[in-house]
Amino acid sequence: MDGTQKRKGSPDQSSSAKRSRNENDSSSDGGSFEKELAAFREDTVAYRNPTANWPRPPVPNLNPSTDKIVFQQLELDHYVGKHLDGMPGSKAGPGPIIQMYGVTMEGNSVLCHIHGFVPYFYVPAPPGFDHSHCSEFLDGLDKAVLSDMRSNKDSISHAVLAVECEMKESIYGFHGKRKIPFLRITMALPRLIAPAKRILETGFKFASFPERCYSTYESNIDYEVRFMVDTEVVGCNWIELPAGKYKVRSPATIDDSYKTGVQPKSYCQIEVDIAYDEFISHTPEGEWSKVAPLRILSFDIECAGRKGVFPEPEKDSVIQIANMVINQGDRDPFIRNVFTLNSCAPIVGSHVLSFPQEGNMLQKWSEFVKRVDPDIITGYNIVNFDLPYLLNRAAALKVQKFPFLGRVRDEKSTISNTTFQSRAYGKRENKVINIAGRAQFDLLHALLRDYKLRSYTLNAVSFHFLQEQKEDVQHSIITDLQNGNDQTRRRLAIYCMKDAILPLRLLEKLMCIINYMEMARVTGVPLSYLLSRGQQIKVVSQLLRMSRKQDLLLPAHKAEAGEEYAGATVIEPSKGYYDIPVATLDFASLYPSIMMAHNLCYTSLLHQSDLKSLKPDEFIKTPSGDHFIKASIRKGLLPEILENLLSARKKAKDDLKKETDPFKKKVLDGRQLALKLSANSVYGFTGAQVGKLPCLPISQSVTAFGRMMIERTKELVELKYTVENGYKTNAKVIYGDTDSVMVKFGVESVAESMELGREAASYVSGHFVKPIKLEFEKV
DNA sequence: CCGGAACCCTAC
DNA sequence: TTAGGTAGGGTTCCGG
Repeated sequence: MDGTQKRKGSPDQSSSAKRSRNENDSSSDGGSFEKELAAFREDTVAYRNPTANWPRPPVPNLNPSTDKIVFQQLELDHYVGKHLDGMPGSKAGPGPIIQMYGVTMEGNSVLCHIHGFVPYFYVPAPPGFDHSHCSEFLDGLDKAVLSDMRSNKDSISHAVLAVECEMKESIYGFHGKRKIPFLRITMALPRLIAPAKRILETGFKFASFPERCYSTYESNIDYEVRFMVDTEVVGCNWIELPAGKYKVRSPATIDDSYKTGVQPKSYCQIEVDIAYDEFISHTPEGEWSKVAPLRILSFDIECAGRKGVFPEPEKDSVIQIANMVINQGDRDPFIRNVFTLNSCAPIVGSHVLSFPQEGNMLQKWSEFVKRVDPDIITGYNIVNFDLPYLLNRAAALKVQKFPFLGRVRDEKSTISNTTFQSRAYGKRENKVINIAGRAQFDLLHALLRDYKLRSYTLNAVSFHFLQEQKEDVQHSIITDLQNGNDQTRRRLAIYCMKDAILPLRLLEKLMCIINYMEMARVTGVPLSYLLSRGQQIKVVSQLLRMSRKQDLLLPAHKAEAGEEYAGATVIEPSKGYYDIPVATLDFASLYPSIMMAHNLCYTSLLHQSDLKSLKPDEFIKTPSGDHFIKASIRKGLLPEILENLLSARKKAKDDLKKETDPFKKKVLDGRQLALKLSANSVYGFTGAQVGKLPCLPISQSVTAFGRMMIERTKELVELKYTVENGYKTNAKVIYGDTDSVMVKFGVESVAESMELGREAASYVSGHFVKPIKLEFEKV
């Protein structure tokens, strides 16, 4: 009997678990969670042999020439800059560029090395090199590399685009640890350069890079061209590696992890190589919108702190680590255990692992993580507390084998600090821990981003969302409980396990994984970016997807503080108490629809000099005085991105109405929400103060159109609904903000007001370009 | 007592 | 190898 293959708990098990949760066990007595755990007694396999569930399902036999591999992508890692596989002298040009981690439908872990083109690489500058040599060097290098490439018939020919000189710490041993001048050489495929030149002719401002640009560390270059490959924008899609196109590396096991010279880089069950243009990324629709059986590990640690002092890893022991492992989509975890320092009385339905020595406990926990091989690691504040504490504690105790928690062999997990600052999220200081191939999803970070709450303690959050609270154990008595007997440590263990399960409950209740995965799929970024990075990367990724379809290059723009521009109009409110109905009319998705209606985009923006060569009916002038070419001549990327997003949203909403399965309903709702959010953030991106690719003509045109439209709406309504035109009273717009107007029609009944509101909405819509639409919202 | 700057919060 | 926007109300502090 194999417990690992079982996705759903047995009917008894899940129904009894449900029952115990529904008994409204607000658990101040500290015993209710024990009852809940006891409900798992029937899970006899796990109970008799608690480690049987740890490994992933075995890999089916694989014949690379006849079998395809299909997996859902989750995480990405870049070779470039880290591994320097493209260094001249080894092999500049084609090579592995990206590591893609994922999970198959059978629940096997996959690492796929994507081979492509190294977009830039570094070489030490020749002695006496200065900027006057750049051009000369470029010529020589181009010829040398090209001839080298031609002699290799499998290679892809390419061109060098730029040479820059910058000071970098030497990567070559013989230079020692000091900064020396390096040349950074940027390359691109010729097929990408040709279409980019074509854009230049129609006035695409940002594509107007010189054929070659070079600079030194003394002078800045105007344009730096960088290209990104498709593989970076797959965002949790299902990836298909067709039969005969990939190569399998021999499987590795944890036990040979310390051998050297073993080919596979990781502990993944399937490790393969494929070229960047030979795999298929399936658009997440229909069959391809399913979610792989991801393994999610939630854990929590307890430390023996001293009185009145926050625990310090150099001094204070880790005394317990509780773990819950669940398959995405299941109701209950299939692994429930707790690692304890010193003995602990048994806990029904759970696996207690006791260790007399702390170092040994940490070592075994590290092995547990590798055996279970989770795809996602979650918990509450794990990134800033639990993980760093464990790593620092293990270092203090000199547990050498501990910090290897990732999937890549011999890659040590380390802690670094980052600050993330944005207007939207404020300033956040975070720690970063590298765990290769596993997505860290810290629930605290997700809540900070998505919800505005008075308190973010696990207790407050659990009560708010689950009407459930933590076990009642005060911080101050943790050390006393640890120093008591196996019964007091048992009480602590129950507390610790509850803190490990609560994040999983919240994850399910708030549909975090589903919603975040949908967002990742819609925008094309890896799951972890959604918590670690801002809004811009999502728009960049969508732009990359779209521009690749049109063979356009996205330029790399240096982020600098830009100018401000005028925003929306707020109609001065007519203050007062209204005892008659007031109708509210709203523009649906105002800013996205303005961009679509008027074809506002980087690729459609015209310069003064372009206007002479165009007929007056081929372009428009926006209220802010900027010019854009019409969609009939050249359709912009942004309008197309927005159309895709909004039509996909409409489809998701239609499917949502038809769907009856509650799980699929959740997925679809998450999807339509993600699509709406993405559409709304495109405008903000073009006006970003410190932006990746700001374009004020677009953003100020959008707001200018918006201001014009709200004024015009007020005017139209107040001119049409008058006594002269046979209405009871003159209508009055009493308030409005950005995309809405509130109209007092002067009628007494709600029904009449609604009727007039609907009529006015469609009347006003008729005065604007499609797809701009004014809707009656409410009375 | 007033105005301005800095800051925070919210609407859209 | 980073970081969505503007409008507008309110509070606090400081200087004149």
